[in-house]
Amino acid sequence: MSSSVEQTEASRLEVILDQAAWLFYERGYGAVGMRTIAEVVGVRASSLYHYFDSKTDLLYQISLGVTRDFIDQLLPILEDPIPYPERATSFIRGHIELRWRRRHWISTTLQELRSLEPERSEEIAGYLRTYQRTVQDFIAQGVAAGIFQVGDPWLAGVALLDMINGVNGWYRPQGSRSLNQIAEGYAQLGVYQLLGATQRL
Amino acid sequence: MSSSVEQTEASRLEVILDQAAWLFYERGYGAVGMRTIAEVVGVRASSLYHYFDSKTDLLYQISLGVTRDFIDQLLPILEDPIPYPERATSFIRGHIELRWRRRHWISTTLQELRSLEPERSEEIAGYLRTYQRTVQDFIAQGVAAGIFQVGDPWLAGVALLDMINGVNGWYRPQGSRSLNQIAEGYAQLGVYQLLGATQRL
DNA sequence: CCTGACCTAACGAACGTTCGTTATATTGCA
DNA sequence: TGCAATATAACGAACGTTCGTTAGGTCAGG
Repeated sequence: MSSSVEQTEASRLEVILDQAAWLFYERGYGAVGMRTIAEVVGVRASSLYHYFDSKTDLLYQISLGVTRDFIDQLLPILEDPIPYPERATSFIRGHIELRWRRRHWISTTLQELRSLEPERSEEIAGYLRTYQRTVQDFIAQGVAAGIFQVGDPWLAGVALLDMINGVNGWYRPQGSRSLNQIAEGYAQLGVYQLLGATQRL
Repeated sequence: MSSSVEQTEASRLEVILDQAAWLFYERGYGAVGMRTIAEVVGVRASSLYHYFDSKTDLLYQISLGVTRDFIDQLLPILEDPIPYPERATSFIRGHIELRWRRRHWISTTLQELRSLEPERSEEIAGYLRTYQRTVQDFIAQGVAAGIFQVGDPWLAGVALLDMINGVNGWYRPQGSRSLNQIAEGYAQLGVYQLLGATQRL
């Protein structure tokens, strides 16, 4: 029964979080009831309270998990000992790919921050600010090093993030461009046009 | 009694739509009940059904109103008989300002498209696509005219729109930058960096 | 035998919506 | 001009349903 046949055994808690995130992503947090989540997972609604204190607690765990993933997996790229433009393109590609792979988690988090208790909402917002500020600082460093050419690194930072954050809104797997193509196109557009990186250092 | 003292008399229907849009913007469509809307307006919930067939009908009228406003007020700018870069900067400024002024309408529309009946959802999505395609076509024309320098006008179009659409997510009136400053910064960033417009024609 | 995982049953509250009714305007016609 | 007919805008009560949540019970594995 507990034999691990082929794939990694995801804990029931992880399964619940992922299925709930999908439902929230597709129908909205307010439109998905505990009974629906339970049905998809294969248990009764009351059994979910064995894993969570409340519905907002479930939402909090989704938000916490995904914001930490972005910080842990992507910000280190900006510290790599490689030239600035390559750090930037690598970061943009990674950000777009991670964001798509976990679109149900991140979209739920961003859209439903207001549904969290103020304290928890502020905690998540803090992680998001950390992420943004690190990107802006990186751009400022690149400007100081004479690599990037932008007048306002702060503004360029939010512009770059907003630009690559928008991909999930229109990318569709069956479309004419693959996600890799989009990520590559945006990396070039972002680094060599928006940030004005010089082609050769 | 019916004297118009100072401002234009907004019809009750317009008041309901605007107040409802604010509530949806601040708390989410699913989290706002008809009783809450009614209370803010100053009537009973049942009275709202004198103006709308249903809650989704109310949402539909918000979505329809704002998408048409964007098309009618902003797309004509792209046809103005002035140089491409000036058309582009003027459009970006107008887009950012209109989007902020009607943030409660547009944000509700974009986040709650899925809550509309499929037919109406598709109608609104069509208007949004029209808007995007017009911007992309404009960029392609600018490229053909040798004014803009981008490899992929389609990609540059969504990138530009995503970039300027993101402003509402972080701009706050009490922040250090005014909306005019942001609009101006984004106009320059968008046209002369992202679209690679040449400074002098 | 204890505990983690799950169940059935139920709670009060809120949901969108419909109903019959009622003042108050507005309008059509003699 | 005056009165009947109609329209408008609102009311309070109630509909059946769904919501998040809780209490208490069952039962297998270690």
